[in-house]
Amino acid sequence: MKVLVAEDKPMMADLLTRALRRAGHSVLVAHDGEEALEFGRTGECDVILLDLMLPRVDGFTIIQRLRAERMTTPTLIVSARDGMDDVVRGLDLGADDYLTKPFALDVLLARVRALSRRLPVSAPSHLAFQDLLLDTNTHELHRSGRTSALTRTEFALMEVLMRRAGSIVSHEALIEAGWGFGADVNEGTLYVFIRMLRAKIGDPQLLQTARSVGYVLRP
Amino acid sequence: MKVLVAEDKPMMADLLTRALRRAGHSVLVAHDGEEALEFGRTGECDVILLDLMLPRVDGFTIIQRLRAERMTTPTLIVSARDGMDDVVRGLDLGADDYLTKPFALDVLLARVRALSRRLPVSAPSHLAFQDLLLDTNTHELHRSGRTSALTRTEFALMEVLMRRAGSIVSHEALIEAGWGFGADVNEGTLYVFIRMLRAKIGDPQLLQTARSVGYVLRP
DNA sequence: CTCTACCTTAAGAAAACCTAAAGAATTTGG
DNA sequence: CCAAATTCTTTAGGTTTTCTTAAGGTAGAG
Repeated sequence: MKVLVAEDKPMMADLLTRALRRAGHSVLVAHDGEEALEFGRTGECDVILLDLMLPRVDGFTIIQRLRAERMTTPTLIVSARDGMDDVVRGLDLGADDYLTKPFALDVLLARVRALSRRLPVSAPSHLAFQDLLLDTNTHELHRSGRTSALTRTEFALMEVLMRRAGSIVSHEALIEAGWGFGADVNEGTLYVFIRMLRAKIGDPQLLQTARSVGYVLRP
Repeated sequence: MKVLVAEDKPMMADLLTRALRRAGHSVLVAHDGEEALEFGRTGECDVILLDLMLPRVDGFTIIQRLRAERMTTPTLIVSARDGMDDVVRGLDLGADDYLTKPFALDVLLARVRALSRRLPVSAPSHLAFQDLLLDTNTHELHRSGRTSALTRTEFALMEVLMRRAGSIVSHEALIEAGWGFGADVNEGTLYVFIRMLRAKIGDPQLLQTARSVGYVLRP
């Protein structure tokens, strides 16, 4: 497997290179955006690891150009945790996945492996709505710089709400998502979870109640 | 996300269950083929993890039967590396993906995630009449730029009126739509709701009275 | 003209929802 | 295996929205 690492900071680039080599990949390093674009265009790499802040040509431009040129090489954004807006933009431009620093090396390797296998159904590992971003790998909810971890049930509810963002998700659908079909859940329990989600979302306006029907994510 | 694990070897089943639970899925274990078939038929699972060599009913039969019964639940075959022929046969019968033992847990999770992402996204569904537009996903009524939210009962009444727009909807039909068949509703109640609807529609001419019969949406 | 069906309004009842806090059940870490 | 921490569930009291009722008025049919 050949991996292109687009990273200008020498220490980071070195770290990534070693880890990938150890896992049996061959690695090509681009030290600035222009180099990254050049190497990416050859199409000989199986995966691209892309830092967004590169000298000369930034990461967004790189993704955009490559995708415009019909290059479909799977691309993984490597970004700082507090730059989630950038990540969203990158994914919109056609990146396939992302990873926030700091990260564990084995997580990085797993992502690279997953991307390079070109899963039968390409799976974005995130769900986005407005400035919300739900990471389905880590179960973290990001919003304008803030990050909160969701519990199992919170995540299950948030996931279905985000999948159907804009339309009402009925009580039954929520209960099915969180506890299984036809589960007998005390009504108060759902209220409590909605409350937790609202707190973690930050803006209570975003998760609205549709009285006696369900809840809906709406701007 | 609900995952059905069809696996007879207790250690393997346990391992899978833990990993899936940790990743936030709810898990149902079938210990033999007959159980797997039974659980699979309910259609309540989002993904099936299927060992091919199960007691009583083997994995091939399970896929075949489920597909014959129009169950489209995404199914992932878990198989030993040296049984690739079996895998091919399984895929031919309608399985969606496969995984060979031994495998990394995060790969398994990535595949499950990939498959489960096929959840049907609710289709946008609208009812239109003249310049009225009723959004059945959000329960909103739009008219010439204006938007008003309908309560549960208002929506139920408006829905039946729009579906039969142009023809008279009887009192009984309206009551059935709003409160259930044969419900005992004070006549004044219906008047009040019709009034609310007229107010939200904007133009009172549009929702006309069919004296001693019912109401009708008409230009 | 009169009767019946309908309209309007407003207030009270009921249902649905929110919040906080405590107890139960799990999970995690030593 | 136990203790601590986290997550989940229940409960109770308070708030808001929706629904229902009732009373007084209007309008069309006979």
